[in-house]
Amino acid sequence: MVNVSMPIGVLARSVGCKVQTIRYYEDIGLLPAAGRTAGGQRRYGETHRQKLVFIRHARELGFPLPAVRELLTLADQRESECAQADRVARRHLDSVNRRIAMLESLRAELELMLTHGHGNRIRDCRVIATLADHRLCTQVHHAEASGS
Amino acid sequence: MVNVSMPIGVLARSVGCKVQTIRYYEDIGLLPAAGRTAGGQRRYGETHRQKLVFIRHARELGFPLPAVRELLTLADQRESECAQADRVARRHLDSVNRRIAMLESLRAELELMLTHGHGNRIRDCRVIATLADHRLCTQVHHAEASGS
DNA sequence: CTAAAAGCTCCAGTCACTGGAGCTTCAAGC
DNA sequence: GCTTGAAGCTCCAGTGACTGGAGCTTTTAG
Repeated sequence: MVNVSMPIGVLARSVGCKVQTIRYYEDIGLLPAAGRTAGGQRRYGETHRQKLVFIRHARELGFPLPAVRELLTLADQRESECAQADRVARRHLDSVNRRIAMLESLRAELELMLTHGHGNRIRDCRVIATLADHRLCTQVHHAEASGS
Repeated sequence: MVNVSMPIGVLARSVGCKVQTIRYYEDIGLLPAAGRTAGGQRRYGETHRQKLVFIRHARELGFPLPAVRELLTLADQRESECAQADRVARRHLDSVNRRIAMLESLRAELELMLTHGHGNRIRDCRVIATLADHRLCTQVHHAEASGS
């Protein structure tokens, strides 16, 4: 077990994130402000650590911070309905599915670019030609290449 | 055919991007600076348009700007070797594959969260429980949820 | 008591744009 | 030729989710 009154660096190591990240979470009000020593340094207990684990886990699963905030609030209301947490997760699942579909069409396109016979000079290069001319695409690929 | 001397808005519409994006590409030196009217407005020709199409297409395929820059340089050197463009594309394919693999494990985790039986109160909620306790995960999911 | 490690705050930078304020130029209609 | 409204211009700030650094103070082990 980790000490009941950890400095920030120990907490950071114990959950596998950066010290700055923890301070950032406090800044934006995701993690409640820690108590301070007489000299002004933050000290954390087990409750903070559990909350941080929750946040990091949700982030690893790709939930954007607003969703994490929502889930955290829900987690604190142990008597409220589960349906809302399900909705958040389902919404995220939808976005994950959309991203997978898009990446798969990109993969197909890239594989086509790479496996197609081509000369060894740029002027005959399939990769370059495909990029220069959209009509050579077999796949539909539009919009949102990023985001969580 | 689009006019041989387009203002920036016409060019933007013709390739499907924002006016500011074109100015941004000029700022960072990705697109060569356009000629100007006496009054200081940019005017574009077909060469610019082709370059912009190339850039947008590469971006839609998820290539990060440094890679696009590299590909553009290659495209301009029509006699150089194709192998280098292939390497850029292959590197990108690898990263796409990694992202797909990761997203698929996230999907599995999210589906598990959602399909598992659970009570209708937060205290019995599988979604919340999974986030709070990493040990409930069946999937390995680490690090880089973003980036190309 | 000293010295190094770790903490603190504040600011800037990342990536690839996007939006807005406040101003100027262009082009069509009269 | 003049008006007027759309579209252009520059510059600055903001996005998301951190990350890194400067310059300082506090803690803690020896």
